[in-house]
Amino acid sequence: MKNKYVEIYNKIVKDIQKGEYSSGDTLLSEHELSRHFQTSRETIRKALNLLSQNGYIQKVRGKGSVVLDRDKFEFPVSGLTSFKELSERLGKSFRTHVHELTLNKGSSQVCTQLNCDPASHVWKVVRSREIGGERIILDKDYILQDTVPDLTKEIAKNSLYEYIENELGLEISFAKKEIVVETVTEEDQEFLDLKGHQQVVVIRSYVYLADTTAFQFTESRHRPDKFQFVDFARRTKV
Amino acid sequence: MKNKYVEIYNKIVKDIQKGEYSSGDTLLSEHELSRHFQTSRETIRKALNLLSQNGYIQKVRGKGSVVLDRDKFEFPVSGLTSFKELSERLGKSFRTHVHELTLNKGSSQVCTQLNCDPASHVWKVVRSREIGGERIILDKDYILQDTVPDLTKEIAKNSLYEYIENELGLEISFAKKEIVVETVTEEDQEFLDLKGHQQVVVIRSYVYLADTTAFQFTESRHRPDKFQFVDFARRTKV
DNA sequence: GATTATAATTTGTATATACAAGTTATGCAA
DNA sequence: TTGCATAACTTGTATATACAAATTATAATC
Repeated sequence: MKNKYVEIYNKIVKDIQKGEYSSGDTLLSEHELSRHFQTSRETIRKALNLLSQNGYIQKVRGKGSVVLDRDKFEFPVSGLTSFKELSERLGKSFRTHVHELTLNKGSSQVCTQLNCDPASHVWKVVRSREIGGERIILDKDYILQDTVPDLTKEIAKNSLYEYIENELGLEISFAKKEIVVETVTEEDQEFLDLKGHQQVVVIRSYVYLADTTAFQFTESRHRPDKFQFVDFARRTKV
Repeated sequence: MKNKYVEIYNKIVKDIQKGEYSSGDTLLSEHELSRHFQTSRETIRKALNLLSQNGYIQKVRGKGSVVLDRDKFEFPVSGLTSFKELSERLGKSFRTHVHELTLNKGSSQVCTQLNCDPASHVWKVVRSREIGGERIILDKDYILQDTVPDLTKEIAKNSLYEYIENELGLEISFAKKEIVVETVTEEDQEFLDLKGHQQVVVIRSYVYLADTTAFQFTESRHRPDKFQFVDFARRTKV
């Protein structure tokens, strides 16, 4: 409703997802689109750049904006999508178990991660994710109380991101993620259905707000046979 | 030498890497930068957007372009001394063993991946990577002969990408990657020092040229204890 | 019919202007 | 000093123009 180019981007994304283009088709030209949307060419170009960054199209000079085959890779674990969004798209039954919800004085370890004062208070949330009857993901969240004053079990059971963005109105901007494989801990064995697996895939994320403050550190531990990470990456100009 | 905004981007990247800014500092304002580089504000904005996309800065309206702590991103967690060791070893003792370099009629399997004619010819390259005396990565590459006519063992021993981009002048544009964990194969056991590991981390990549043709499919199989994936992700506008 | 040259089309770059929206600094008044 | 309104500054959006570079369509030529 706000930005023209974001609206145009969403409109074209919707068209692509509805299957109005086959992969290899070209969109209307920038001039045609600017006429169609009653706007300037630069505004259209901003929308098309968003499409390009997110892997929907590839712009080819002299030719046009070619629609890419994105269906093959429609498991958007990359980016910053949360568990709830993910499982909704996967369309399976999911449940969240909240094992711990405490407010502690930030341990030195967590505070070095978040770059915060060791005296400040930090929420600790431990949740397991059950998909298709199996508990396969263990999420451990550490959140600064400065930015998120109140947390309830109810919120933790639904979506933290939804609460933070919609209720608190905070703008999550970017995250740094690390993926490694580690041997299982006692905690993993307690809260997950490991089916004999000795190792888990660990995704550690540092989440930042738009004002560059780090407010959340998350450790997401996945059973390896149920883990998948999909990424679309453009080659950076040199 | 070509594009102003790319040049300005590279210049600022170099300044940041030289440590001329501490994290939290702001760059000069867009107006000041445009004066400094003798160019328009829009050109500066293109350079700053590149910096933002690649995790160097965070733009805050009304405030400025805040320099992010990118060093921290490279080594995010305490236990990552091994990664440092790893990258140090990368410079010193890094060897590549070429186990197979053949030109075959594309199997149906590979050609569905690359979306090519089953009659076309496909290079198959199998290489293991030895770091610090241990063979820990097994790379299997499938490359269309249409785009890469000739390949030698010498090229495979050095860098395929370097040859493709610099020698052949092809522009690699984007890739789709998938990361999963799988049980080891006989091939893994033959070419890798698995040290008893039963599983490997598999990165499957589909690499595309600027004209949207898929020309390469790669399967990179890593010993789990030596695997690390680091990612910077911005939250996509909705 | 095939080849070549030309024109038209399409995206890329650079510049310029105007205003909106958010942050910070300033200065005035209580 | 404190508080508040104001001004100054900074990034975001939208629009416009001109030209460059790459592709495609068209027409001319052999």
